[in-house]
Formats: sequence, structure tokens, C-alpha cells
Amino acid sequence: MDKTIDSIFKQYSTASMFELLHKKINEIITLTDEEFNYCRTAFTPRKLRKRQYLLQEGDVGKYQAFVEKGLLRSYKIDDKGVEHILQFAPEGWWVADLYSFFTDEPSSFNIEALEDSEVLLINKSSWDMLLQNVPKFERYFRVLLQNNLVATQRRLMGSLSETAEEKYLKYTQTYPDCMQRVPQHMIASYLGITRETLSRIRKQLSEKK
Amino acid sequence: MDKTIDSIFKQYSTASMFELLHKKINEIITLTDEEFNYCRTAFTPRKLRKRQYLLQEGDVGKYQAFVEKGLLRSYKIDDKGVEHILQFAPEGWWVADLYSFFTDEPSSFNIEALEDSEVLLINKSSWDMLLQNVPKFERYFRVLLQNNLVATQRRLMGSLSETAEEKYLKYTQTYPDCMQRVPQHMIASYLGITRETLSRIRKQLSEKK
DNA sequence: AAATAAGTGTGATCTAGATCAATTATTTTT
DNA sequence: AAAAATAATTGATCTAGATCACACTTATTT
Repeated sequence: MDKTIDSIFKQYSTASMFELLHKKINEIITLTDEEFNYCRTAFTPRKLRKRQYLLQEGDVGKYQAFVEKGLLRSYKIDDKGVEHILQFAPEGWWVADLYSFFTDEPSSFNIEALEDSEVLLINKSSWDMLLQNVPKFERYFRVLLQNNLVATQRRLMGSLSETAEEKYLKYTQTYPDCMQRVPQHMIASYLGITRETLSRIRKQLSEKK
Repeated sequence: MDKTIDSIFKQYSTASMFELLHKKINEIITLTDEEFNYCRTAFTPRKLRKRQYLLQEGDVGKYQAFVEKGLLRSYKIDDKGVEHILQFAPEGWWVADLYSFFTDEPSSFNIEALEDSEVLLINKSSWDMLLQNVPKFERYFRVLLQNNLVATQRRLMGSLSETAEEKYLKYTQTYPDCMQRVPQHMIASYLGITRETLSRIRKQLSEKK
């Protein structure tokens, strides 16, 4: 049947895989078809199953990953064995250990798929080539980094000044979509509080209103 | 006397003011003389006296500032009236409220000179022109932002996982120079602890060793 | 050289959130 | 559909660091 053939085609077509990346890039810079076609060659698609690691502590973070589908997280385990989540990365976001990527030092982060996911990977030499051959990408990444820095500074200031409840409320407002997709104890870990405290806060809030 | 004339000359000469900026830019990108001369025109030098504000909460952060001499801080005051320092900026560093600078929204930060200082200011339209006329600067700022993001992510993860003492020790190792120049209670505020706690930690450390 | 302001040190007390310990859902696997 | 693994809730207790309240030092101003 046509339907089957079509879905097989879709499964193997890389055309569809680059849709979101294309859209996202276009929001910041304007590329010619030729430039975008070159850009495609710089990336390798990869599928990840739920719980699969893209990067494990101790390895070098050889890739920056653009998330086409699914949801990943990057996190670190401290000396006491506690997990701290740096980032959730749903569709349209980038994840990587930038430090490890740029320095080739072993990473102290883990990056893991929280859902079955599809990512586009770019390694250091492809990335260097991309910037060299399409200098507009300097601007694209500059803008991404700018936004990311502003958001991270905000989160830092919040972590220094807000109560656990304030952090939670701000989080639910800022990332309402992630709420459904991420288990509670990971939200707690992202916020820098314990699962128990988050559970109590949610109870209080539901009673209050 | 020659000496007097010379020092008057130096005081008004802008040549010397751009030395550090030039050096810093050269560490990341290579500019022709022509390009750097254009770059100069984009900046306005300004002297700040100790305690003078470069930006006050509520105003729009119209400039990014490169510090040629002296030391500034950017900080925010929370709902309870407590100060939280985002950044110390000694010679060779940039300070700004990036969010306010890029969006034209009123800033929630204060930026203040902690010593008599000299800064080079660049406003939004000069900055846009600079990037347009010397696209290499996209790369320069991309690299700056990259490094800044990595450092801020580190600080965030630290603020979630380290004890007050660990934060202090890490700080003294990472910025030994700032220790002499910044009053203790501001270091506490940067670390997200109270002056009292920092004072006790320092006492303990001095007794221990 | 007073006078004023800014910064530091120390004790006594308090508290938000952590830790410990079970219990009860909810998913996932077989 | 049962067993196993993962998550979430709830109570009891503990603690790092905050808060409050002064005394003491060191810089700035006048």
C-alpha cells in the first residue's frame, strides 16, 4: 500500500529531519539554499532511545546536538552523589558540554535522552568548517549564546535570591511544557531542592488555592 | 616642564586608552590597522569615580562597557532588599546588562565603579555598525559569550552543590587578584552567603591551618 | 584631629529546607 | 496479571547558614 511505502520513505528520509533546524536557523539568519545544503552535510542524524546516553562523564563531548524530536537532559553528579540538572533540551534546542567540546577535556556532565529522541550531531571539525565556509553562522551561534547566557544569569540570580516555592512557580511559568514531560524529582534537581521539599510545596500550593 | 606637558598629553590622549582593548581583541581575532581604527570610532571613553554608577536599576542599559582601568561590579537588589552580585569586572573585562542592552527594556541591575575607573562605552547602534562593517567581530563576541556562558554554568552548578566554605575556597583560587581589591561583604554577596557566615568561615580556615 | 561612614567580628537564636525512614502510587518488564 | 523497578507522598528530626544585636576597626570627610 501507498501508505506503507510512504511511511518507510519518511523514516529514512533525512529531508524531514532537518526541518526544525532549518526553521530555527531562519529565525536568526538568512541562508541561501546552497548554504543550507552545505550545512546539512555537517550534521549526522542519530536516534536515541529513552535512557540512552549521548555523553557520559569522563568521555570527551565530541558533539553539539540539535534536538529534532524528543527530550534530553544534561546533568552532573556532585561529590556527595547528588544529581544536578543543568538543562532540559526539548525539540529545537541545543545540548552539549561546551567546555569539553571546545577544549577536548573529559566532560563532567552526562547527557541522556528522557524520551525516544532524534538529534543532529555536529563534531568539532565540521563545526569549524561550517563557520569557515558560512561565516553567517558566527552570528547565529553568537545570538544563541547571548540568549543562553542571559537565561543562565537569570537562573543564577534566582538561585541566590528566591525561596524554593518562588523557584518552582517561576519554573512552571517559564517552562509550562516541560512540566508534563519531566518527572517531578528531576524538576526538583533542576531547581536545586530535594524531591521531598518539592512534593511538600506542591501540596501546599494545591491546598492554598 | 616636559614632564607636565607629557602627563597632560597622556591624560587626554585616547591612544593609550585603547591599548588593552586592542590587546584583548588580538587574542581572539586578527584585525588590520584600518579595521581597528574604525573600531576605535565606535567607542566613547569615560572616566568613573569610585562609587559612581554606570547604570542604575530602572534605566535602560544603553552601553556595553570594556574596562580599561579600575574595577566595576554589576548587581541586583532582590525583593527583600538584599544585594546579589552578578559580576566583578576588572581591567580587560566587559560589563553590561545584556538583556536590557539588546531589548531596550529597563534594567534590573546596577553597575557601579568600585575604584576610580576608565571604561570604553559602545552603544547599540555603534555596536550594530561595528558588526556590520567588521564581521570578524561576530566571532570575537561569540567567543567571549562562549567563555562567559561556560563560566556562568559552572558557577550555577557550584551554587547548587557546594557548601559555603567550598564556594569561598573555589573563589579565592579562581580570582585571587580580586580578593585584595574587593571588600569582604561583597565577596559574600557574590557567593550567595551572608557577611557573617563568610567572616566565620575565614576564622575557621585561619585556625585550621 | 574630630566626626562620620563603611567594613569586620562574634555571640545568641531561629528557620527553611535537608536528611532519614517508611508507605503508597505508578510505570515498566516479564 | 504478577513482579520488579521507579516515583511520589508524608512524618519526624536535624543542621547549615540566616537573622538579630552589638562591639570593634579602618577609611573618608570636613
